[in-house]
Amino acid sequence: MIYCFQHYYRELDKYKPVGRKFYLRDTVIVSRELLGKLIIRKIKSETLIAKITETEAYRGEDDPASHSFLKMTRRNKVMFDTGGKVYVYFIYGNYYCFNIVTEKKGTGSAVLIRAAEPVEGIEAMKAFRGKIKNIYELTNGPGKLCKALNIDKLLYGKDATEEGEIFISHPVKREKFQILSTKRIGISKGADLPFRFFIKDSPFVTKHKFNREVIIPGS
DNA sequence: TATTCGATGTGCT
DNA sequence: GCACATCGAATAC
Repeated sequence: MIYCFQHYYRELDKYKPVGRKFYLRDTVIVSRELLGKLIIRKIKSETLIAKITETEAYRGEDDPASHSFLKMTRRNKVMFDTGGKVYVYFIYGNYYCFNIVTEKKGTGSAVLIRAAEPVEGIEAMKAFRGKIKNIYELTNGPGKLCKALNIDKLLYGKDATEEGEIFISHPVKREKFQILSTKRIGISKGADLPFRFFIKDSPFVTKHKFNREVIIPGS
């Protein structure tokens, strides 16, 4: 009996939300440090888990590529909330993109989660995604990731620092990897800023020609 | 293997 | 009416 209780509590404790303070820092730093963290997505009794492998930083005020650049609108409103909130938007008539708001309230900055490595609930992810050729295509892209984790507008404004339908967890084991940086993908304004980050040699990142034009090796 | 292009719908001018 | 933080199929080589 005692063993069962210990086991029970350890499972509960396994995935620990990253706290608010983590997000209340410079967006570029948060963007880099989100690599390796876990997205925990709870759907009914199922828990889907994916390790973040690729992100992009979108700064407030001085970043013309950011949705928050011009002014607050109904769509970007949550970007101006406190760091740690979930920003989901719909793009190209087909896809959702999943972001975590950063910095203090009023800044208007966020990190786009572009790709992840499936960890748990892979069969459920496949079911949400539909036909795929191989495991590497399951979540290697912002639209694909949202489809696999069933992320849509319903999660807009949720708090990723609280254990709910979706949150970000510290990894169970600390892991060493190198971070590479390139320009951001698919934008026209602010296109030269090196604000895309990904885990070196991970097969679970987007396949893009920018991968050959790495700007900052290291870390 | 690299590049182009169509589908799709919402937000904003 | 147009731009868009995408994807995957089709095309050209």
